[in-house]
Amino acid sequence: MLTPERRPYRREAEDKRRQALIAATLSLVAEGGARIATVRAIAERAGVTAGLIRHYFQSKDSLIAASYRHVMERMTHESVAVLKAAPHDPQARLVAFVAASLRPPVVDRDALILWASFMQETKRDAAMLATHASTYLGFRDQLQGLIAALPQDRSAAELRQMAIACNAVIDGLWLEGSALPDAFAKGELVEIGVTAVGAILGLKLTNYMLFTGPF
Amino acid sequence: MLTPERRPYRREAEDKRRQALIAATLSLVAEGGARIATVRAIAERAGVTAGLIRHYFQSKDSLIAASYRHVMERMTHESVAVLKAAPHDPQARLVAFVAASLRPPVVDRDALILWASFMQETKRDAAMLATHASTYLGFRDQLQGLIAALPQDRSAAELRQMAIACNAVIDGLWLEGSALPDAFAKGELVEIGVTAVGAILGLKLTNYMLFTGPF
DNA sequence: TTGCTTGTTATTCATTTGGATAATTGGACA
DNA sequence: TGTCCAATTATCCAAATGAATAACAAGCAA
Repeated sequence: MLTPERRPYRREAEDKRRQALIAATLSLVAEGGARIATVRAIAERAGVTAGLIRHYFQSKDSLIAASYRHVMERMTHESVAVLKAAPHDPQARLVAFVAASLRPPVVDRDALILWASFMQETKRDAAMLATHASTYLGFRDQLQGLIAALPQDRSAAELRQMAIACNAVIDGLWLEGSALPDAFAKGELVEIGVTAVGAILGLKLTNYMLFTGPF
Repeated sequence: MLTPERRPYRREAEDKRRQALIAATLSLVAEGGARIATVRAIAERAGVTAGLIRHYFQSKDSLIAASYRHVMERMTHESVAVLKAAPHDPQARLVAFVAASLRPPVVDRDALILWASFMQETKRDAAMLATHASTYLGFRDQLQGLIAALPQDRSAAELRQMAIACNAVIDGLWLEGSALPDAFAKGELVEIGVTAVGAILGLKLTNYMLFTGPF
């Protein structure tokens, strides 16, 4: 009689395990939508057994919500981080920000699937809706700050409208570029985005395209 | 001994039943995302029993795909239909088109949830991805046609870029307005959208705002 | 009125799902 | 090296899910 062998395992730090579970969740959702992200599939991809999920998260929904927060932070971080290395010239900073938002890894089919999958959950989960709202408004405020720094005199109302419009261009291009990656040439989204933002603001930003950063 | 009473029913035309099932599906998905749209919930909302779904659709996935096609057709139809009643002046037609895309029922939280829910499924279902691509490109072509009709001389490449940019503005504003209805004043999206599209095209479209249509 | 077709309901089934609980063992610490 | 806490696995469970099949009856046709 063979004794049934128990699966060997390693103990890990709490933070490491949480990150692994979140990463597994995001990987699965990006791969096939929320429906394939079952507790068992997540556990398997994270290299643990299903029961462990409830050791680190109150429920599956709690893990999902944590994953959403994680991905939204990652996305905005990518666009904002570029400002640290950006020059001080306001136009160049704006161009760098727009460009960073319109190329990988921000523009990415998997990122869109993640976004869509979580957006759908905002109907059931008020906390996830709040996460969405604060992420969106935070990004728009960032953009409005860049616009306000331009050498122009704008009223508060004008600033708000321009920020909304520029944000919309970025969001729309992000959406379409992520959903249909093959429909656009490399760098095309950045060029169109910078040009359009410039037109909305009444500036010729294309001169600053060299601050666009790497592809 | 009480004979178990069988639920009474009416026979309906095939088309009517299919429409009812699709409507029930959309209503559920919009209400709480794809996860609450189970065969039993759909059947209940449509006023039939679960088994009937498979009498009209090969599988649940087939019903989902049909529902997606239905909602996408409905959304683009709304924007395009306005052109039939629109004047012949190219600028006015463009404004009417943009405005129709940026107010209810196109801008609508439920519509966004539907869109997001189905977008996520495009990862598993190639047919649904194709539905998305043809809808997006169809809408953009429509827009490009309106831009080409303007009294300007544009190269094909310019036309393409402008159509992409204008489409992005519309998509972005639709997205944000649908996701956070309370973040924008009534008519604000239309005003911002028309202004931004005008800026991108180098036109002053705000004079044509009276062709914006009703709210 | 009487069949008959088939739209519709009822029942059943095998899986899957999220969660609860019990059993085990890794590894830090003495 | 031995002890012991808790991280982890293993097992179980009730509910839900999509689908298949059987039974029934609505309503048209003759």
